[in-house]
Amino acid sequence: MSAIRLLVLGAVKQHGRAHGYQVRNDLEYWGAHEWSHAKPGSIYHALKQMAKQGLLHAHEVAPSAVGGPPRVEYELTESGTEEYFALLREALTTYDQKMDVLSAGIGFIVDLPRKEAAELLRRRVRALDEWRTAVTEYYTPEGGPGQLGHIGEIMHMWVHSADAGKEWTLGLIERIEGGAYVFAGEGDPFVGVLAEGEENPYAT
Amino acid sequence: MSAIRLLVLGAVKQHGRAHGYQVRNDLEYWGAHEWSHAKPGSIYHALKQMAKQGLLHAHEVAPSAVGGPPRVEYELTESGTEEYFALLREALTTYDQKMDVLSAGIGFIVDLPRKEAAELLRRRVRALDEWRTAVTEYYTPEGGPGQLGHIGEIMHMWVHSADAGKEWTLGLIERIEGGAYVFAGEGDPFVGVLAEGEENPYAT
DNA sequence: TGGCGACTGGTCAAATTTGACTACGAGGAT
DNA sequence: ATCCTCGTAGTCAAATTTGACCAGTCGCCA
Repeated sequence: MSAIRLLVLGAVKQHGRAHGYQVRNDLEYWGAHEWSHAKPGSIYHALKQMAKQGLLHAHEVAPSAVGGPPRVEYELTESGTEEYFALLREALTTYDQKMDVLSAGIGFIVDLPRKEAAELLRRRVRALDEWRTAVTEYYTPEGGPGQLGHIGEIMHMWVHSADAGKEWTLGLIERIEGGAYVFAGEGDPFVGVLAEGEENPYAT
Repeated sequence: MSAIRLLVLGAVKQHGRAHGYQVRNDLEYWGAHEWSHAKPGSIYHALKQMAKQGLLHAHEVAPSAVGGPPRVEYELTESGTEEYFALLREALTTYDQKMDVLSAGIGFIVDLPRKEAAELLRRRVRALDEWRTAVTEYYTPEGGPGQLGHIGEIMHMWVHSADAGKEWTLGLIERIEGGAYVFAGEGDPFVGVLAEGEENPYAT
């Protein structure tokens, strides 16, 4: 899974209805251009693709209000919402060493109920443990680790990184269960999109 | 940069001359199918592409010795060797959160002189520091970090991961400078490929 | 009043990646 | 003899990603 679909669905969802450029801008606002590699082409492609798949409903082109070509507005369909939550849950649980996917997941984590969020992160911890085991077993074959030479360093790196990931995840779980942040169904949600016309303070 | 080109060049280089299936097999032997996502298609594609670019020389098809279609053997050209070292150096220095690239780099690090290897890793540490600074600055705008809500967790994760990466890198530098492993020009190199006919103990 | 650059909203071709599929021979089971 | 399956070596179409480019409009400065 690449992070783009989740990011795009999430952005559209927060707006309720958005056109490509708004999504593009939100991603930049969130700093996503730093950690995901979401280029314009990918964003527009994802929008069209998901519209074709029925995850988004494309509203007829509106004559652009501020110059430039006409624009298409998108809105989540029911199956789009399902897909969004499926991707979100997957992003938070699976360990596939894609930090950008995880980042996107964290960005939207408050769309879930607090309890579920913590539960998913605990699943993530288990996935990390499994990965760690798999790595150490793979790299510790019959003859002992001696014969590996510098190749053992690769394993060492993965283990180190899995441990760091676990530590961070446990910290987050603790904060969440300690009552931090506002989750789904707990009142005014945190809004992290740019309003129409608001300028982006982090523009390049 | 994706890891594939480096991986493929490195595999061919260690063999001296290799066909696609050998490369494919070596990558599996190294466990690369676990951390890089090097599928057959990508490998064959990379071989052809790099042959077209003059990085590899494609020897005429040899009638397969053991059944199956005829196979093409590849060999590094001079510019292929240059490219290999360029990719290798880049993989070791730049921090683009692509663990697979770094893994590949570590796998081939002993092709460099010991001194250079350490120097490149030190550059990597500097890159990590810069990334850390960039992240904290981006996420700590005028109003203080309070207004970020859960979005601050993304920053927290990146910082945590950068710190872990730095720690691991420093450890590796220490081991290298302490005399571990056999680097370029220091005698019999470590050989990590499967010989013709040797079976892969880690096959799926 | 016209030229310039920046911003807006996107398109497009080329490169890459993915995942499924093919074809061939060896070796054993039937 | 025939069938079946496995390993070998690789192809191919479809999906995705990348990076470059395009065409309007606005403000503004001279």
